[in-house]
Amino acid sequence: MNDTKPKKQAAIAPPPRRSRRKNGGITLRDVAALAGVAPITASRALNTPSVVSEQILQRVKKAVEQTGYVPNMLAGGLASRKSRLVAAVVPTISGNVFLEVVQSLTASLAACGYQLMLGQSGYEDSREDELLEAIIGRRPDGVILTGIMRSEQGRKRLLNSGIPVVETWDLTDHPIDMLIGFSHEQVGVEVAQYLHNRGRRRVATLSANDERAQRRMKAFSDAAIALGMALPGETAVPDWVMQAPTNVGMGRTGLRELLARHPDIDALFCSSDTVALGVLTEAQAQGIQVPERLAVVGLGDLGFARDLNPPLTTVRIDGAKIGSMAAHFIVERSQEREVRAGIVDIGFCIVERGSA
Amino acid sequence: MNDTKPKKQAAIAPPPRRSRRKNGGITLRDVAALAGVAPITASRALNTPSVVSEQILQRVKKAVEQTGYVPNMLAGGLASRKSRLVAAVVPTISGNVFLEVVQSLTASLAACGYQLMLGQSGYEDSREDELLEAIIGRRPDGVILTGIMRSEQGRKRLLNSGIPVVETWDLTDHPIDMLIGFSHEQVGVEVAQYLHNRGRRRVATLSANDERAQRRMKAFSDAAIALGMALPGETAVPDWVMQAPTNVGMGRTGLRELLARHPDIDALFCSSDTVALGVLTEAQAQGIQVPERLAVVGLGDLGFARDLNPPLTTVRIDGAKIGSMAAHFIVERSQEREVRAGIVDIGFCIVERGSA
DNA sequence: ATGAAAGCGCTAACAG
DNA sequence: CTGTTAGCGCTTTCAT
Repeated sequence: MNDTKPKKQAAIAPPPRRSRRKNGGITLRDVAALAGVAPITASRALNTPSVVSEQILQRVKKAVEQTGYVPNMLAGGLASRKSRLVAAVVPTISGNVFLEVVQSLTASLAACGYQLMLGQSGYEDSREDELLEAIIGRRPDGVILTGIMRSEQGRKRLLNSGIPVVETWDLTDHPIDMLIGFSHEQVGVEVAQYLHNRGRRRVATLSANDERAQRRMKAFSDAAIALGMALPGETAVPDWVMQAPTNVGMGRTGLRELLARHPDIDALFCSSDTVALGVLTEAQAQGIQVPERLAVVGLGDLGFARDLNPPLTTVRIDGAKIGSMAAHFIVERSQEREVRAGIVDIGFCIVERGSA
Repeated sequence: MNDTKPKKQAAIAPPPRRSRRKNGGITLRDVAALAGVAPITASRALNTPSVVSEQILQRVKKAVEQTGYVPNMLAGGLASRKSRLVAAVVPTISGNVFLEVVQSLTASLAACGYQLMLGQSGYEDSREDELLEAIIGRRPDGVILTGIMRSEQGRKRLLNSGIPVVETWDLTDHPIDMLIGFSHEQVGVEVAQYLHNRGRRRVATLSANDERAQRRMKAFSDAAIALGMALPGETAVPDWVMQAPTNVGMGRTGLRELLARHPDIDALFCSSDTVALGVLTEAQAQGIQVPERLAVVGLGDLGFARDLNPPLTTVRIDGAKIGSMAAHFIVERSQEREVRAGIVDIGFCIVERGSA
């Protein structure tokens, strides 16, 4: 009852009580006392109601309402080793490409009572490492990475931490834990084939300088060359590389630059729909007919893609599915249910629309 | 030294030790033991290095490296009542309008060693309340809300929790704590004036059905009427309302619908740049000259706005500033430094570009 | 400058 | 079904 003897310790004999802050917040103790039960019983009433008698359940509920008690999940997490927090790392959210994943993740997690911690790593690896420390320190029940973790140090840290990890948006034979992604090389190859099938013979790329985009473009270029979509002797298709994160303006500039050097190109594979929007805009401004004179393919199938004029042909990756699968995996795992980790190639599809 | 007597308790006399999980994670104790100091000293070496001797500092650092120790911030937070976590609630991140704020928030917070927890409330108030409970339970050092908290229950919860709160993106005379926003009414009025100054006389609105957008549009409409930009007897300008969150396609549809009913409109105020992009696209598809025949004004100054054709005239709100101010406020507050809370009208500006 | 003790608020483990 | 006890891993308070 009276466990807060604030100041003035008695004298010499009993080890003097040091009062500690006790900031007046309502705790489970208070609720339990009010309900006339032990704290653990109140805890059970809140967390595993099925294991408590109806009568006590009601008393506890009432006490919670009266006091406005909100459980301290830091304390709960410390004791139970379940933080119900999941961390996600994306290069940036401003690019829009990862938004769908983040959105779906937040929603799926919230539905299970988990919260999302969001970190932006930028496109350089340097920030990723310190971010990782901050993340692991929070003992999240899972970590979702965009891309595969390349730094050996990062892999080790993650592995040692024992936290379930989902790497996404790429493929590798040696994921840390679970992997949900797709092959960027395959994207490049299929887009090249797609354009070839539609009669394009002079293709080019407009791409961000990030590692995954570069791999797509390399594969695209190689496939294009193999398909004969290049001038004799060329070892790569014309390209224009931009600093990530890219934007619409860069797409416009890119098209101008590319056209200045290679006026004869008839198809363009862009590293994102945002860039493609820039290309479409510039083409329209210059009176270049799309797709007649120039075919344009984007990547991401962002919200606006279908509604442009012409509608944008693009590579669709099901970000919502990545998000929900990742969330599912982590939630199951953190509840010690069996989930087979492993590699999921979620694939992609080329959405054929008007621009190509 | 040997404080882990794993199994086999002696016999009867001493109260039998129940071993608890002890999951093998490296703790501060381990580091301290390795460095040959007390745990608290190791703690000081990590958190307030200036207060320990150079020699011990080195020993602890070395022990940390050797063990790969990562501090458990759940435990630290519980003990110190500082979680170094900040929660942000946005209606949705897919709309793009709040991205700049989230981005800037994440960055500013990360720079101070804080992490962001992201919650999406949707545009209905219902989810907001349960989200709030999950958030408060985590005892974040601050909460950043998009919009002002309208539910009385929510306000009380937040107030009782004692957590610093920043409401954003709107203005009110009675914020919970701090407020960084702008007047949606003023936006409406100034855009009306802007269009009036440029000779537009038959304006309309294309708007999401969320509360703030509606207020902007109402103010816009009232101001337009007052300025004589309506037919005699009209009490509101033509409008088309869409379900939030809006997208480009809705903008296209909206323009068609509006034009079908009011072929004579010469200016359109859209509730977001995304919608405006749809309008521009549809106008282009229909051969409607912008701005000659139809002026278009957006809101948000999203990344693409300046790069459209014509460049989009829009209302710019400095989301990055909102984010960094909010972060600053919360960080200072959580370090018990004096920060004057209060109301900051961050304003907005109409960015004049080609579309109006 | 360093340390011992006492919790932060909660739950796992073990009784009854 | 309910309670007792002992921590989770860290930091505060007080003492040296």
